[in-house]
Amino acid sequence: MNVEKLQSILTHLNLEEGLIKEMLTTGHSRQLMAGAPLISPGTTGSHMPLVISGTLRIMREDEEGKELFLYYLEGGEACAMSISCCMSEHTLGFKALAETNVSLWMVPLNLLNEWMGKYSSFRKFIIDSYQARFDELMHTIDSIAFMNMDERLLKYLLDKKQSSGSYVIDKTHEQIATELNTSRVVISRLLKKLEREEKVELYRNRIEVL
DNA sequence: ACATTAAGTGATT
DNA sequence: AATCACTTAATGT
Repeated sequence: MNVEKLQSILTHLNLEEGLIKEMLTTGHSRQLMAGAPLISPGTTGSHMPLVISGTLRIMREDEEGKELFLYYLEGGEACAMSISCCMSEHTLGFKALAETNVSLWMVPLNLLNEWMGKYSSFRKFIIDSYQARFDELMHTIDSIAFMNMDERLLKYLLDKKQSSGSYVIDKTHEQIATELNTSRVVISRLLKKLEREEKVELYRNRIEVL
Protein backbone atom coordinates (compact mmCIF):
# COMPACT_ATOMS: atom_id res chain seq x y z
CA MET A 1 0.00 0.00 0.00
CA ASN A 2 2.41 2.64 1.21
CA VAL A 3 5.42 0.45 0.75
CA GLU A 4 6.68 2.24 -2.37
CA LYS A 5 6.40 5.58 -0.66
CA LEU A 6 8.20 4.27 2.40
CA GLN A 7 10.89 2.75 0.23
CA SER A 8 11.46 5.98 -1.63
CA ILE A 9 11.71 7.86 1.66
CA LEU A 10 14.24 5.39 3.03
CA THR A 11 16.30 5.59 -0.14
CA HIS A 12 16.25 9.36 -0.01
CA LEU A 13 17.64 9.15 3.49
CA ASN A 14 20.62 7.35 1.96
CA LEU A 15 20.20 4.23 4.04
CA GLU A 16 21.93 1.00 3.09
CA GLU A 17 19.98 -1.66 1.22
CA GLY A 18 20.41 -4.18 4.00
CA LEU A 19 19.07 -1.76 6.57
CA ILE A 20 16.08 -0.90 4.44
CA LYS A 21 15.27 -4.61 4.15
CA GLU A 22 15.51 -5.01 7.90
CA MET A 23 13.33 -2.00 8.54
CA LEU A 24 10.69 -3.27 6.17
CA THR A 25 10.59 -6.73 7.72
CA THR A 26 10.73 -5.77 11.39
CA GLY A 27 8.47 -2.72 11.44
CA HIS A 28 4.80 -2.31 10.76
CA SER A 29 2.67 0.44 9.31
CA ARG A 30 0.18 2.51 11.20
CA GLN A 31 -2.44 5.01 10.05
CA LEU A 32 -3.85 7.88 12.06
CA MET A 33 -6.90 9.95 11.31
CA ALA A 34 -6.52 13.71 11.60
CA GLY A 35 -6.86 14.63 15.26
CA ALA A 36 -5.99 11.19 16.60
CA PRO A 37 -3.42 10.98 19.40
CA LEU A 38 -0.27 8.96 18.82
CA ILE A 39 1.29 9.15 22.23
CA SER A 40 0.33 10.77 25.48
CA PRO A 41 2.45 11.63 28.49
CA GLY A 42 3.46 8.92 30.90
CA THR A 43 3.45 6.06 28.45
CA THR A 44 6.54 4.13 27.46
CA GLY A 45 6.82 3.58 23.76
CA SER A 46 8.02 0.38 22.18
CA HIS A 47 8.39 1.78 18.69
CA MET A 48 9.90 4.78 17.02
CA PRO A 49 7.45 6.38 14.62
CA LEU A 50 8.79 7.42 11.24
CA VAL A 51 6.49 9.69 9.28
CA ILE A 52 5.69 8.48 5.77
CA SER A 53 3.12 11.14 4.95
CA GLY A 54 1.09 13.75 6.76
CA THR A 55 2.00 15.94 9.72
CA LEU A 56 2.40 15.15 13.40
CA ARG A 57 2.19 17.87 16.01
CA ILE A 58 4.48 17.40 19.00
CA MET A 59 3.53 19.11 22.23
CA ARG A 60 4.44 19.24 25.83
CA GLU A 61 1.66 19.09 28.40
CA ASP A 62 1.77 20.53 31.91
CA GLU A 63 0.00 19.36 35.06
CA GLU A 64 -3.17 21.31 34.34
CA GLY A 65 -3.42 19.96 30.82
CA LYS A 66 -2.15 23.12 29.16
CA GLU A 67 -0.34 22.39 25.94
CA LEU A 68 2.85 23.88 24.67
CA PHE A 69 3.51 23.40 20.99
CA LEU A 70 7.05 22.19 20.26
CA TYR A 71 7.36 21.35 16.58
CA TYR A 72 5.93 19.48 13.62
CA LEU A 73 7.12 16.18 12.20
CA GLU A 74 6.64 15.64 8.50
CA GLY A 75 7.48 13.06 5.82
CA GLY A 76 10.80 11.30 6.37
CA GLU A 77 11.24 12.60 9.88
CA ALA A 78 11.49 10.52 13.01
CA CYS A 79 10.53 11.26 16.55
CA ALA A 80 13.68 12.15 18.45
CA MET A 81 11.88 11.98 21.76
CA SER A 82 11.04 8.32 21.48
CA ILE A 83 14.64 7.59 20.55
CA SER A 84 15.93 9.21 23.70
CA CYS A 85 13.32 7.36 25.71
CA CYS A 86 14.57 4.11 24.28
CA MET A 87 18.17 4.83 25.20
CA SER A 88 17.58 6.14 28.66
CA GLU A 89 14.43 4.18 29.51
CA HIS A 90 12.57 7.29 30.51
CA THR A 91 8.84 7.65 30.18
CA LEU A 92 7.55 9.98 27.52
CA GLY A 93 6.89 13.46 28.81
CA PHE A 94 5.19 14.76 25.73
CA LYS A 95 2.29 14.26 23.43
CA ALA A 96 1.93 13.69 19.71
CA LEU A 97 -1.21 14.36 17.74
CA ALA A 98 -2.01 13.78 14.08
CA GLU A 99 -2.44 17.17 12.48
CA THR A 100 -3.62 15.66 9.21
CA ASN A 101 -4.21 12.04 8.24
CA VAL A 102 -0.86 10.42 8.87
CA SER A 103 0.85 7.24 7.79
CA LEU A 104 3.65 5.98 9.95
CA TRP A 105 6.18 3.21 9.88
CA MET A 106 6.70 1.89 13.38
CA VAL A 107 10.26 0.75 14.02
CA PRO A 108 10.89 -1.44 17.08
CA LEU A 109 13.03 0.45 19.56
CA ASN A 110 15.05 -2.58 20.65
CA LEU A 111 16.68 -2.72 17.24
CA LEU A 112 17.91 0.87 17.22
CA ASN A 113 21.06 0.14 19.21
CA GLU A 114 22.00 -2.77 17.02
CA TRP A 115 21.44 -0.77 13.83
CA MET A 116 23.41 2.20 15.05
CA GLY A 117 26.43 -0.06 15.42
CA LYS A 118 25.85 -1.99 12.25
CA TYR A 119 24.90 0.76 9.80
CA SER A 120 26.73 4.07 9.63
CA SER A 121 23.89 5.53 7.57
CA PHE A 122 21.47 4.81 10.40
CA ARG A 123 23.73 6.37 12.99
CA LYS A 124 23.90 9.46 10.83
CA PHE A 125 20.15 9.46 10.37
CA ILE A 126 19.52 9.36 14.12
CA ILE A 127 22.04 12.06 14.87
CA ASP A 128 20.74 14.23 12.05
CA SER A 129 17.15 13.96 13.22
CA TYR A 130 18.25 14.84 16.72
CA GLN A 131 20.03 17.86 15.36
CA ALA A 132 17.03 18.88 13.27
CA ARG A 133 14.62 18.59 16.23
CA PHE A 134 17.03 20.53 18.38
CA ASP A 135 17.18 23.33 15.81
CA GLU A 136 13.42 23.47 15.58
CA LEU A 137 13.19 23.63 19.34
CA MET A 138 15.61 26.53 19.39
CA HIS A 139 13.40 28.30 16.91
CA THR A 140 10.29 27.89 18.98
CA ILE A 141 12.15 28.98 22.09
CA ASP A 142 13.37 32.05 20.25
CA SER A 143 9.90 32.96 19.15
CA ILE A 144 8.45 32.47 22.61
CA ALA A 145 11.17 34.44 24.32
CA PHE A 146 11.94 37.20 21.88
CA MET A 147 9.07 37.72 19.51
CA ASN A 148 5.88 39.63 20.16
CA MET A 149 2.65 37.84 19.69
CA ASP A 150 1.85 39.68 16.47
CA GLU A 151 5.17 38.64 14.94
CA ARG A 152 4.66 35.07 16.05
CA LEU A 153 1.20 34.97 14.55
CA LEU A 154 2.37 36.36 11.24
CA LYS A 155 5.24 33.88 11.14
CA TYR A 156 2.80 31.08 11.98
CA LEU A 157 0.49 32.06 9.13
CA LEU A 158 3.33 32.32 6.64
CA ASP A 159 4.80 28.98 7.76
CA LYS A 160 1.41 27.36 7.32
CA LYS A 161 1.05 28.88 3.89
CA GLN A 162 4.48 27.59 2.96
CA SER A 163 4.12 24.05 4.23
CA SER A 164 0.62 23.49 2.91
CA GLY A 165 1.25 25.29 -0.36
CA SER A 166 -2.09 27.01 -0.01
CA TYR A 167 -3.15 30.38 1.28
CA VAL A 168 -6.24 29.03 2.99
CA ILE A 169 -5.84 27.90 6.55
CA ASP A 170 -8.71 25.84 7.90
CA LYS A 171 -8.38 26.55 11.57
CA THR A 172 -10.33 28.37 14.23
CA HIS A 173 -8.83 31.18 16.25
CA GLU A 174 -9.09 28.86 19.22
CA GLN A 175 -6.86 26.21 17.60
CA ILE A 176 -4.26 28.74 16.59
CA ALA A 177 -4.31 30.15 20.09
CA THR A 178 -3.51 26.80 21.69
CA GLU A 179 -0.73 26.17 19.21
CA LEU A 180 0.84 29.51 19.97
CA ASN A 181 0.12 29.01 23.64
CA THR A 182 -2.04 32.06 24.11
CA SER A 183 -5.73 32.82 24.38
CA ARG A 184 -8.32 33.00 21.66
CA VAL A 185 -9.16 36.64 22.33
CA VAL A 186 -5.62 37.72 21.65
CA ILE A 187 -5.53 35.86 18.34
CA SER A 188 -8.87 37.28 17.28
CA ARG A 189 -7.67 40.79 17.97
CA LEU A 190 -4.36 40.38 16.15
CA LEU A 191 -6.03 38.73 13.19
CA LYS A 192 -8.47 41.60 13.05
CA LYS A 193 -5.55 43.97 12.93
CA LEU A 194 -3.92 41.97 10.12
CA GLU A 195 -7.22 42.10 8.28
CA ARG A 196 -7.31 45.88 8.53
CA GLU A 197 -3.77 45.93 7.17
CA GLU A 198 -5.12 43.81 4.30
CA LYS A 199 -2.73 40.96 4.98
CA VAL A 200 -5.44 38.37 5.58
CA GLU A 201 -9.13 37.75 5.05
CA LEU A 202 -11.18 36.23 7.83
CA TYR A 203 -14.02 33.76 7.63
CA ARG A 204 -15.54 31.25 10.00
CA ASN A 205 -13.10 28.34 10.48
CA ARG A 206 -10.96 29.75 7.74
CA ILE A 207 -8.25 32.34 7.16
CA GLU A 208 -6.86 33.41 3.82
CA VAL A 209 -3.36 34.78 3.68
CA LEU A 210 -2.91 37.44 1.03
C1' DA B 1 -37.13 28.16 16.05
C1' DC B 2 -33.64 26.98 19.21
C1' DA B 3 -28.97 25.47 20.75
C1' DT B 4 -24.26 25.42 20.01
C1' DT B 5 -19.97 27.04 18.60
C1' DA B 6 -16.95 30.74 16.46
C1' DA B 7 -15.65 35.36 16.40
C1' DG B 8 -15.70 40.50 17.82
C1' DT B 9 -15.14 44.02 21.44
C1' DG B 10 -14.80 47.07 25.71
C1' DA B 11 -13.12 47.25 30.15
C1' DT B 12 -9.91 45.71 33.72
C1' DT B 13 -5.59 44.00 35.46
C1' DA C 1 -0.92 40.07 26.68
C1' DA C 2 -4.42 37.76 29.70
C1' DT C 3 -9.00 37.44 31.51
C1' DC C 4 -13.87 38.55 32.03
C1' DA C 5 -18.11 39.48 30.48
C1' DC C 6 -20.99 40.24 26.99
C1' DT C 7 -22.52 40.68 21.95
C1' DT C 8 -23.01 39.19 17.29
C1' DA C 9 -22.70 35.95 13.63
C1' DA C 10 -22.67 31.37 11.53
C1' DT C 11 -24.08 26.58 11.70
C1' DG C 12 -26.30 22.46 13.14
C1' DT C 13 -30.72 19.99 14.77
